[in-house]
This record gives sequence, structure tokens and C-alpha cells, in this order.
Amino acid sequence: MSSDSDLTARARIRDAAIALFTERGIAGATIRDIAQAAGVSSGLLRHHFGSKEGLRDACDEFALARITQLQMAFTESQALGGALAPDAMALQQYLVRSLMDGSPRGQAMFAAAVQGGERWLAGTKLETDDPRAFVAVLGAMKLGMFLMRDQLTAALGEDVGELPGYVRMIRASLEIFSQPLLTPEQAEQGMKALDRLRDSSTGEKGPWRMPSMPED
Amino acid sequence: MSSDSDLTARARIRDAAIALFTERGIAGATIRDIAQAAGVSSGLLRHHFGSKEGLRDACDEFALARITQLQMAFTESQALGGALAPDAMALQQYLVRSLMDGSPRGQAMFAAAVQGGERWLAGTKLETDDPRAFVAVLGAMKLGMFLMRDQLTAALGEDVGELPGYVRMIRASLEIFSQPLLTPEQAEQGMKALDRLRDSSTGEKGPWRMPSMPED
DNA sequence: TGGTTCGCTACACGATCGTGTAGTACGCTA
DNA sequence: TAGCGTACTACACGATCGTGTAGCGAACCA
Repeated sequence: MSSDSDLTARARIRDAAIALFTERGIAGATIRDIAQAAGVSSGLLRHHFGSKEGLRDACDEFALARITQLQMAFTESQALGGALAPDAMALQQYLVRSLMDGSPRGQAMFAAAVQGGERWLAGTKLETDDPRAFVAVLGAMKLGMFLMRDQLTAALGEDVGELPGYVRMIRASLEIFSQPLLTPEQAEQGMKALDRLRDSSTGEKGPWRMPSMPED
Repeated sequence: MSSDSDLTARARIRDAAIALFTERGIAGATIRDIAQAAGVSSGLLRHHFGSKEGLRDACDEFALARITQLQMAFTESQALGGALAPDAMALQQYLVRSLMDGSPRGQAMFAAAVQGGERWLAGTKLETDDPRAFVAVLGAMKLGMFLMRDQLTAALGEDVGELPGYVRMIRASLEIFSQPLLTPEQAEQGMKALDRLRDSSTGEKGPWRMPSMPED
């Protein structure tokens, strides 16, 4: 994601595609709009990427490689989180959006992240009966932070893709993950409610509400 | 979301729309496919809802009202989480997807949830320097669980929209929220890294990696 | 019993989609 | 200088999109 206009046309197309795919979804962004945003003809887009699917795949590959590269450059410490600098926020957001729209590369990435997460989990003292579910759900939650960029931006009053807002967001996630949000009583109460729900299987599945923020 | 086929045509259209909007996104689902899935003509869809945007808005309204109704029916305990029974999972998933695609109702819902979350937070002993960011990020994370339904289903090997998988998912979220995932040292280290990042503002913003699962 | 409304279908309309084709300008190598 | 591959544009193609219109049959009320 370079800002200059003296880039290869191919790179400009790719950047514009990532931006529009992120903003409108894969189906919502058109070849013509992407080409126009990149300042080229739609034919050139086709010349370089073959098809819309080819363009999307190239974007996936680029985003994945670039994020990996940014990660490689900085391996300060290891624990939990997986967020990158604001520069990579847009790439992350695109990748997760593409994942939601059925990207094969994205699915493979998520699966690999879950596998790696299980290894990470094994090295910690965290308690869980279901390591796979633990890391998968945790991963899904973290990705939610990127998918909800627009909503977080609205709630915080500043773009979480820019430095100040980004710092607030990551700081909040650190606070969230560094303390138990549920008391042991609340957790146990929730577990019991889950057991009740599970044991009523094949029976009537009445709605059930997890101990929770009152309104969502 | 009723399963019967002896529903009003209007209700069948709405249910089919929610299913297809969820699966393919708003732009990806077509009027004709929705009508076909509901077993009616596309003209009838237009007759009842006026336009695609009207249909989407009706779906938003319905999903929001139904979820609220399901919540009203069960107010067992209050704490944090906000998940509903599997029955409502599809509605939640639709609503969040619609939110991502720019639903005004969804945005209002998220804003209201943040406001309510701040009140909830004030009644707890949780520590935070930025209550708004805390609840907003927490909310985004929870929504991520619904958006990543397909990925969680793949990772767990069973549909998290059905009871067994759903229980595993919520149980994992309870485990995640009932213990600190970061040691105080890790948290402080992360905070310091954030400070460094913030203080280097307007300077070169080098990529930075939050203490994290190694690969995502 | 006649008229009006309502649920519903069939079909045609412009617009726009992704794609295909032809052709131009430019730089390379022989 | 001739030949050729590459970057790039212009334009037309079928398909499909959301939408508009006309009309049918049953229900309801006068």
C-alpha cells in the first residue's frame, strides 16, 4: 500500500482494488471503478490480472505476503494479540474482508493461525477444556476488531486506522486481555447455563442469554 | 426465522433474504435468487418491499426486533458476553454482516450498545483508562465471533450455528473472558511499545507487532 | 352481483456487469 | 531497420442486474 502515484500501473491497480474491495466487498466493487480509481482503463486491469477473480487472488497474495513481511521485521516479544502498525491495518482489514467473502487463501491463513495458536496456547498457563475452540474463538474476536473499523472509528471519534485512534484501540485490547472480565461466579454461572442448554438437546431449544452486556 | 413452509410469502421472502444476504453479502445476493429461494416471483418481492434497499431495511428491522424479543424473554443474569441461543445466531450473523455493509440501523445499534456498555462497565471493577474504547473494542470482538461463523465451523469441525458447536464456542468465550490472557509483564511491555509508537508520531511509523499469537 | 383491493405472475426496459477483441505506441533485440 | 513482445486503450458482446408495467384470480364489501 504505497501512496505515490509514480508506481507501476499494476501496483496502482492492486492498491485501488484492495481499497475498494475493503470498502464495498468483493461483489460490491466493480472492475470499472477499480480501474478508474487507479487511473487506467479496465482493459489494462484485465491484461494484468486476467479476471476479477485473478485480481482478487493477487490482492490476497500481496496482502498476505506484505503482512508476513512486516511481521518478520519486528519480532519483539511473543504473547497474544497479533496486531500490526496502522500501516498494516488496511491490509489486515482487506484480508479479513476477503476471508469473509470466501477467499481460499484467507481460509488457509485462518486454519494455519489456529494451528499455530494451539502451539502458543500449549506454552502458556491458560486454562481451557477445548484448546482448539479457545484459540479459534480468540482469533475470530481479534479479527472482529479489524472488520469493525468503521464502527470503532465512529465510536471513538477518530480513525482507528490512523495512529492516535489505533493506539487507543490496541491499548483497549491490551486492557481487555490483561484482566478477567468475568468473576469466577459469573463464569461458573455461564458454564452451568451452557450445560443446561446442551442437555436440553433435541428438546425445545429455548433462547438463552449469556451473562452479558445488557443490550447486545 | 421460521422453518415452516406454510408461512406468509412475505415472511418467506424475508427469511430467504436474510439467509442469502448473510451468505453472499448485500451486494452479492440478487433479488431474483432471493425470490427463487422463497419460491415466489421477483415481482412479488418488489410488491411487498418496494426495492432491494427496502427489503434489506425490513430484514434489519425484523432481525433487530426479533433478537431484542428473544433477549427480553430471558434476563437470567447480567455480566458480559451478549450471546444468544443458536436460534438467534443466524440473526446476529445477518445483522453484523448488514452492519458491515453499511446498514444505518446496524450502526445505530452498535452505537447504542457502546453507550449501554459504558454504563455496564461503570458498575464493574474493571480497570481502564478509556472506557469508551474498552467497550467498543470489546463489542467489536464479540461481533467477530458471529462474522467468523464459517471459519469457526471449519476449525471446530462442526457448525457453530447448531447446538453442540454453539456450546463449544460460547464455552470458549467464557474461558477467554474469565482469565487474564496476558501476564502483567506482557501487558506492560505492550503498553510501553504503544507509547513508543505514539511518541514517534509524525515521524516514521515503522511496523510494530503487538505481543501476540506468533502467526496472525 | 358488481367493483375494488390485494396477492401474485409474466415480461420488458435501460443500466451495468465481467469479459472478449482489435488495435496503437513504445522499447527491445537481431 | 525489421520484427516482436509488452503496456495500454477503445469498444462491442452477451448476461444479469434492479426496476417498471400490465394483467390475472380470489377475497371482500357495497
